[in-house]
Amino acid sequence: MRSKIVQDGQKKKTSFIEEARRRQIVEGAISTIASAGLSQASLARIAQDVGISKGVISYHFAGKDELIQQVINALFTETNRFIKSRVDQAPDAPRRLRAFIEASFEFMAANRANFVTLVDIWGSFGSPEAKRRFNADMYDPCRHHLEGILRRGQESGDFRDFSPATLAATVQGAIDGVMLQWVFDEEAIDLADCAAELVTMFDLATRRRA
Amino acid sequence: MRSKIVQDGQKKKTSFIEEARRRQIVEGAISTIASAGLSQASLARIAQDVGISKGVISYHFAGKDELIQQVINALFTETNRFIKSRVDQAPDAPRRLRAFIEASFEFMAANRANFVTLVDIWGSFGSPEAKRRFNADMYDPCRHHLEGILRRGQESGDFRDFSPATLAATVQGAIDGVMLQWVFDEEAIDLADCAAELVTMFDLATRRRA
DNA sequence: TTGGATTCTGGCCATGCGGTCAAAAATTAG
DNA sequence: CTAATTTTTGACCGCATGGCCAGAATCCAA
Repeated sequence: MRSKIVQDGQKKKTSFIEEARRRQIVEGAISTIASAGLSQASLARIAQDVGISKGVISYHFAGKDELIQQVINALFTETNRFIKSRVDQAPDAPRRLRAFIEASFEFMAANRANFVTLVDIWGSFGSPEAKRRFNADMYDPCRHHLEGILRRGQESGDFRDFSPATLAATVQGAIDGVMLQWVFDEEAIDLADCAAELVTMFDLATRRRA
Repeated sequence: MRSKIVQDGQKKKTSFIEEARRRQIVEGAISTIASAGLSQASLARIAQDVGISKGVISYHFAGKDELIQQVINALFTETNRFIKSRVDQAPDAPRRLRAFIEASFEFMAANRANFVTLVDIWGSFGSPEAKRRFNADMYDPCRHHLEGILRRGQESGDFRDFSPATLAATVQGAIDGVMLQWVFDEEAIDLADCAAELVTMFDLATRRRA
């Protein structure tokens, strides 16, 4: 797998094909989990869907745990990068908050399998310790991003006085909660309507009172 | 298990001890899932935690599927009954909405294991069909309850004009999303603060504009 | 071309699972 | 007390899983 002599070869520790395979397997895993559920997504099933032998997964990943971890990383980094790019284009705090919410829902609508998979994985952290780790590694950065937007909006005088941490958790929660219902049944929830409702609601809730 | 001659004995189809055992096993399952995760909650583990033999579960339940279904039923009926009792005490729509939100968080704080278990089970519905069934059986009634509150508030003139279905999904989503983060790490989220924030936010968002 | 390193295959294994069962224990009825 | 019935036990089964590995195939530099 890795070179034996050139063990610390600067930046090129992994070959091109290595990274391509890992990406392929991670994307295949997301697809399989989304359509069949995590409980049915055995290594054999994932390998079959991708069209490779089961051993390839074991060869490129330390185990199923690492594969799932990479899936989580892929889901979060993709989503966050998209949201961040939209937020950064907005000129002031109120519009950055609005961009955050709208980008979240736009990305959801375009990548439903990612969120079906995410919800499946949510329930797979056995120990309380594993749950805390997931929260610290994946969720906290999102909340911090939001918190920064809110805090700067207060400093600029656009937002009223509130606890940025609490409101960040509330915004994140509202987005995720609507997303959850949409994952269960996409026809039961109108994403665009909910997004618009959340945008106006949080605008009302954050703007400085006259 | 059941009487053989008195097969249609009016209302008493299940004995007293039968129901007691079922309740005991369901509660044990909730506790085991909350502390170890659904993936580790085998029938053997649950039986061990309860202090009975594995076969007893198979004797009182058709299989693990039925047990999990009963767990879900227990979680939702308990929660909904509490919320409904609080909502029914409120005199008008705005206060009923407030009671709904506050009761949700009050029940959460007092029954954390229930919600840890619920989140674990959320991800266990493999097929899209199973997800839809769960949504229709468990989630829709909650949304309908909320929708009724909102609609009556519009009819009475307390609330502005909005889509009751969309706003019901939004309220439910906001509650569940905050709950989710709290399940991952209870110290990262201040439930009381979030509840207060949601109450004032949805009050602002629903009240009729002057 | 050649030889070593990398990547892939398909079968194998130990483990733990849900479920079943005959027999033992406990409970209830007569 | 005794017999019938319900309930519990612990061992057992078939099965699917994640992980492993020897050898085949492929790639790549010399």
